[in-house]
Amino acid sequence: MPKNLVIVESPAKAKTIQQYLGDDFMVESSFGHIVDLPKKGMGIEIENKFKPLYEVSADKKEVVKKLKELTKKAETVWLASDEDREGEAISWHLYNVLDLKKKETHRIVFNEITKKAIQKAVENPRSIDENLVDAQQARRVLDRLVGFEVSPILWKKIKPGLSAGRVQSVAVRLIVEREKEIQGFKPVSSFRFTAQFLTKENKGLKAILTKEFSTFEEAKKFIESCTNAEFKVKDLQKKPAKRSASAPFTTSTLQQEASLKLGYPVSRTMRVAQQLYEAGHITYMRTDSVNLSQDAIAAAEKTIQREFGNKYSSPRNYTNKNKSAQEAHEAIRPTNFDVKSAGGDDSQHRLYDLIWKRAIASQMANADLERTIIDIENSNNSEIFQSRGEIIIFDGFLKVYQDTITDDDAEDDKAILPDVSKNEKLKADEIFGTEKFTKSPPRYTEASLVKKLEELGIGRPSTYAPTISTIQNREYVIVGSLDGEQRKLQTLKLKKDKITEKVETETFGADKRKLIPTDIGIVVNDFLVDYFKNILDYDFTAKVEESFDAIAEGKEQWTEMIDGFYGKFHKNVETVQETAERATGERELGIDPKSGKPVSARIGRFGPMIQIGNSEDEEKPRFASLLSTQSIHNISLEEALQLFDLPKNLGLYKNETVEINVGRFGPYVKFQEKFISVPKGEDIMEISLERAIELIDEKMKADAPIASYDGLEVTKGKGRFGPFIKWNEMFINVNKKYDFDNLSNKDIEELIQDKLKKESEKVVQNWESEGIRIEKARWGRHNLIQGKLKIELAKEVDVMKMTVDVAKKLIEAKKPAKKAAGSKKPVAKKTTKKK
DNA sequence: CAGTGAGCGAGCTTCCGCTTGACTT
Repeated sequence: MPKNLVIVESPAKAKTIQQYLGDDFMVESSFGHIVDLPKKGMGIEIENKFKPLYEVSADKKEVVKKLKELTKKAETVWLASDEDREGEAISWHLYNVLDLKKKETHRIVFNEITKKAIQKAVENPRSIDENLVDAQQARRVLDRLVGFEVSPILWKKIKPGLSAGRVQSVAVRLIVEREKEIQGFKPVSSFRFTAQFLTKENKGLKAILTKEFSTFEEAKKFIESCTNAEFKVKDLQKKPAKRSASAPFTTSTLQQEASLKLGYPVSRTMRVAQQLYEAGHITYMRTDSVNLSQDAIAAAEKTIQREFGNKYSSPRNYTNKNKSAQEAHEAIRPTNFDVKSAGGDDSQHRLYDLIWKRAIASQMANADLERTIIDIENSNNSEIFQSRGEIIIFDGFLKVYQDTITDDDAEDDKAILPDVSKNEKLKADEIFGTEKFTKSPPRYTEASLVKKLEELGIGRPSTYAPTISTIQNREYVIVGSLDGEQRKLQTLKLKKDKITEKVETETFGADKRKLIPTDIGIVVNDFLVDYFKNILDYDFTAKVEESFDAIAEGKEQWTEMIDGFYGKFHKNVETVQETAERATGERELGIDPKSGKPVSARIGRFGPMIQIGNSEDEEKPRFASLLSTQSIHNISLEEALQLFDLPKNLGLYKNETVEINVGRFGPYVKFQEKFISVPKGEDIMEISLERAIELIDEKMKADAPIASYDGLEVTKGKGRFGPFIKWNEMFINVNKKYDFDNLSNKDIEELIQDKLKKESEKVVQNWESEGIRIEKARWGRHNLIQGKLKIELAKEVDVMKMTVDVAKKLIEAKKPAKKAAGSKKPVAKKTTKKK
């Protein structure tokens, strides 16, 4: 047993460091935070100077147990969690929970994982920085207070189960306000002209008129004046220019570029990056630093010199513009620059390629360019056509990596221009003018929202992806696409001295995979902005971060800082609780022609809905839910009334009724006690009997057994976790190794036998005659199973010592209780599971 | 698991940050 125990946060990191430190050291991991506030309840003694009631997190009990045993045996413990606020707190919690007080304990830090850096860290141990720990406590307590005092207000005033928080609520606000900007945007049109010239060598030269006209009349006057005009080069300017590479990736820039270049949602980027990290291909993927280690810079230099030659190499380090960065890690880069391609699948390959190129490019020379501007005048008016071009004289870093251009106008500047000389006469082949409308600001994508949050200093690299998921799981926003609308454009063309006017149409407002707020998102946001302005302020995080910094520097007490915030905040919470009206986003749609009663749309306990009549009426009001494609602010009276036609009887198929309706899981067709989901995007009001029968037949075909095994049917399907076959009530995942569309009998046998083997390995106790068994479950727990009944056993239960009588009692105790609960109320929605 | 919506009241939901890995339909 080595004398030294080193504890870091990540197991992959532990593995690497173990190699650098050798046999005298044992390197273990804490898997992040081991201690937190309790999951349920506030967990803060507010009256007692906000004392946090920490406890070891449920999923870290095992880790703590293991670390405790190891610390007992070690002589010296080295706490090597990350060098930032959270990392310092992790060390502090380890110190307390592992009871290291009496042991020799050192705190060490390093922000790059190289042999040199680690040895240096070991030579320069320090003690735990209590001020930094206090800053973390303030951060944690503030977030808990805000989240757990504001969320319940939303449950009461809007809808149960909603949430608010320092980060998520601002993220939603950005999206809602952008959407309002877009909805309120009034496009202004102007007329812009382009001309296609021919040089004396008959080469094409495209140019844009520097002036725009605001009316069609002015535009027309201009093009008329161009008839028979003579054009010539008025001015020709050539200027050298430079372009330099971007810094290597941080979490946020990786998410943006992977979104733009590869089309990955942020969750996918992070999942794939994690895989590359665990395989040892890249450095840590949750970082806000653009820094590269000296070793990495030297290695990149070597690779670049060998691959591209000396003149392409330009070693450098980058500095972070982001004030809130904590820089506990390096930038994201390949661990070995000589490995040009890595990864276990295509997704990983493509992401690795991006990371390799970006990191390599960051160490390459600037590109040298020549920018050319050609001004063209004409004999008939004073307007100037201008042509801009750019040629690359030395490509430098552009050889491997180009930032994605998001501004579509920038394209024109890239053209390579033909040679012309000053005063050269040009022939205007065609002059074309078109009406152009100003564009509203763009909707956020997942990645551009992360970029914005980072700019505002809100959230951390480890939370960007989870935050994006949270606001979607809460159904505040969706990632959606819009078709757009048509509009007319006036155009003018001058060719061969003839002017033609034409009206063209263009599509505008179309959008793909953008963040769009839902009715609930809008109502919740407006409520929060009304009543909790302070917390919803875009600068709130920045302001509290200043206080956290003051605490970290020992200039302020954390409890005093929280006290200063909480007084006002809590009073406001109470006032809002007592005085705020219920927020429903209600909108009157009109009068129901059948009953003469008013029809309105609003948010109800189960989401957006339509109501006909009032609750004071003698007759009870009628209700219907909105479809997921509809929204309160634009549903028409007609569409609203249609919803009351459901459930709709479509007719008969095989002498049985076919019904269409909407349930908890969306629209469905019901036939023979079977529920068949209607594919997304289909308008259920338009579904005919024929279409329903199509869906039924498809479903029957998909559900038809593909084989039988041991006398029982085998069926197949695709679920949340990919393709599976089902046999004997068991779901068996079919991995990529198999051709799912053409499974042979042998494949099926193999899959079932493998599954049976795995299942039997899980069983730790089996009373076959009683039909009761105990199986291993996740997080080191066990399940007691009888038929379809499954009881999760507490972790403390020693399953090997359990008798069949105890098991029976547990089952008896569970059975009636479950039934009663089940009949009273449907089980809470479980579809929004976080992980 | 394929509604519901009043009002009563039980008992539930909820935050942000640090980290994986066994598991689900």
